[in-house]
Amino acid sequence: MDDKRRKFKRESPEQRKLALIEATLQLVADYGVRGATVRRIAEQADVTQGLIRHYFSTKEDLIVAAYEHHMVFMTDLTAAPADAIEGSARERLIAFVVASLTPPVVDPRSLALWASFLNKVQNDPQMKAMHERTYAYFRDRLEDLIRDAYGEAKRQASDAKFRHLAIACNAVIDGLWLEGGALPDAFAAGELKNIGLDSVGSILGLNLIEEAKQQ
Amino acid sequence: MDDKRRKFKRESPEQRKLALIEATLQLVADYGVRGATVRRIAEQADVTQGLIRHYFSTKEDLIVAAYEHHMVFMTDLTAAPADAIEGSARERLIAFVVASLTPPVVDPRSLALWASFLNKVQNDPQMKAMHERTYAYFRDRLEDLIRDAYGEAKRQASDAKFRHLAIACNAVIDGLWLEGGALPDAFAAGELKNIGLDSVGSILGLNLIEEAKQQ
DNA sequence: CGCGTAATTATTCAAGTGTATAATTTGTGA
DNA sequence: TCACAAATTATACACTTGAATAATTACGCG
Repeated sequence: MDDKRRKFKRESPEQRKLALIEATLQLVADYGVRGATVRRIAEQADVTQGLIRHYFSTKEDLIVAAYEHHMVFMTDLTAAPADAIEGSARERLIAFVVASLTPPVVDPRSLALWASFLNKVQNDPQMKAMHERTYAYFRDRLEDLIRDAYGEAKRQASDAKFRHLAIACNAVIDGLWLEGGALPDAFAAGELKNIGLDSVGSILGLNLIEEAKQQ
Repeated sequence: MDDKRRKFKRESPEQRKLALIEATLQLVADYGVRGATVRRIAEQADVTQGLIRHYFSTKEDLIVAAYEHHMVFMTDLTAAPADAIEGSARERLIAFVVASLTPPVVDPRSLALWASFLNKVQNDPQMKAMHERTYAYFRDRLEDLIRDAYGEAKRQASDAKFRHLAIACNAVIDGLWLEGGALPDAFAAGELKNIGLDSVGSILGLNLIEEAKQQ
């Protein structure tokens, strides 16, 4: 008569936590933090809702863990390509800009996550600190790349000027990232990347147009 | 024994609607769309919750009305200063950039509202259309100002180039707006405005530094 | 093989949610 | 002044929410 109890498999804590975090990120992107209810998250992760509390003592905990996971992921995605390059500072700067303006960094889901978390980031001290750390890391990295590229080109500038340039370049990148995520169909493939390199180049007075890839 | 019925005053429909919309915007900025409950909105507007349904047939209606109100407000705030200027295209372009990078356009609350509405904007067709219209209006205005400024400076460019430049300048403005709203204490007064004028000037190859105000 | 513990499911609960409807009060026009 | 429609308050309802607790099940270890 009544349905039998649900079958289940034990998973390692790491796998389960990861699955719950990924389900959370998906639902936060789609419905916002409040719309990502524990019941929906459990369903998305294919478990029952009680299990969430077994791994995270509260929904808040899960949200914070998901946010941190996402931030680390995004940081890796943009910073790693620049680090992987052996070449000149100019080439590393190009790689940084390109990575920041290419999917999956530029993506509606990525923008939606950022927007959904903003409220919590502004109010929760823990998340605020996490956010400011990430932002400072990005801008400092960009400023270092700019300094190196200037050095390479035998150009000089004051500290204030470098700060100014880093803020401006960061703004171009953020703005293009925002627009690419908000209106994904408004730009051709590679268009944002090209506009970004052009604009950052203009601001810095450096030519950042990529040379043709060698075959 | 029991408290007496609450006293109240009749207001004109326009005043009441406006009060409800403003209360809604405040709570959406603070808690997001789902956090802005009808009970809290009613409390903020100093009425009882039943009244909301008298003016808006559903919460969704109220949210849409509040979003539209906010968009019109923001549009006026940035477009009007450029229109008010009689001078050259260059001066109008400067006014547009300055208005976009000065409070109350640059403001944590303004950013919070944008972020809170993003989910609805991406999913609700009505709100999506409203958003795309506003975005296109901004970028087209900017492109026109750029065209005029180029004409004034006896410079020429292709349509594709103008589109490219408008996207880039729009991105700088959006990026600085975002950062100013997200980290209000990270920038000195007027700093964003100066960086914006510098950067837009570099991208366009025009000098946009404001001349000293006449006393 | 079977036992114990942690993982997982199932159920319960109080508080909060949007909406519907009923009950009052206000101001206005005849 | 007085009735009446609109504005406003008050109450009720069905459903969702996060959290707490109880009941089961999987699986490693002896």
